[in-house]
Amino acid sequence: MPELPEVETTLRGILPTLLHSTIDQVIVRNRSLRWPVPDGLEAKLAGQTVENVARRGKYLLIGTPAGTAMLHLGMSGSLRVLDSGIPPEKHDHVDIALTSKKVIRFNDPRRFGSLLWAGDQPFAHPLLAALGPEPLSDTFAGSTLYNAGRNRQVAIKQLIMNSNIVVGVGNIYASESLFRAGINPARKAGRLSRARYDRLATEIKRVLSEAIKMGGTTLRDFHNAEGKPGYFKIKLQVYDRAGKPCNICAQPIKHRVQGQRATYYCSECQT
DNA sequence: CAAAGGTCCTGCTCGC
DNA sequence: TGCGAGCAGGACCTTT
Repeated sequence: MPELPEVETTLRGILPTLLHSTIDQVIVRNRSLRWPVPDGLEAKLAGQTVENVARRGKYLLIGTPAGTAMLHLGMSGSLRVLDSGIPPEKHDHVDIALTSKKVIRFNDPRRFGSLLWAGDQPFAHPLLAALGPEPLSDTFAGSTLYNAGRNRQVAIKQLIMNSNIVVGVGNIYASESLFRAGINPARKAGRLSRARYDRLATEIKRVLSEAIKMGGTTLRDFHNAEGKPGYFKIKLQVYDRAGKPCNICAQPIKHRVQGQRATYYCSECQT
């Protein structure tokens, strides 16, 4: 599920409840997420006051005086803000219970998500240290992609999904931004002009911003901290639209598997 | 049985 | 032959 807009939506949903709150206790019911939840994480967070809640790429960072916890939603994870006392259901792996009698509950059926401890230098953590720029910041531009794509054989779609080059662009928004930029997803990264990279960077920023405004995209699992879906699906031009007419030229949208991921595009509009 | 929105890691291939 | 970079594929899971 969650790409940058969905993680940002989640962040905004938990922020008012979590920021400046005090953690009463953390309950881990299933430690076997993508990586095991470290032993002792509950004890480190208990009694701490949350001084900072942030997002880096698709990682959510919960900062306390004792250190920072790092949470990733993986493919099917979500966070909800609940009142205390609501019994956990299947796949509710972690609760962060607050002294305010609110609970931040992490549910993740596929368990590709993670909850890790990043100490007091979170950005030095191996999972964060090598991440590329935030796509919505000024440190990301056409030049970022152009430089990264020089002389590379890799398909442009895989380039923009590489978190070491730019964070937050997952399978849905990769297809969508390439459609908007008129670029064939299979095109080799080294064979794109600077001008087309400028356009692509612009479209990545636009599609992510628009999706955040609409609360993200819900295909099946994703919901925000209130349990409600995102509404960007109605704006998708190509993703999950195989065989349906292109909104520009009416040719059927094509589907292919690229790097083991579903890719959707219009062979007429995208070159 | 295939596929699902993420992404790290391993191991292969290619070119120097 | 040896090495590193780049790239493809496997891995982690459950649900539909």
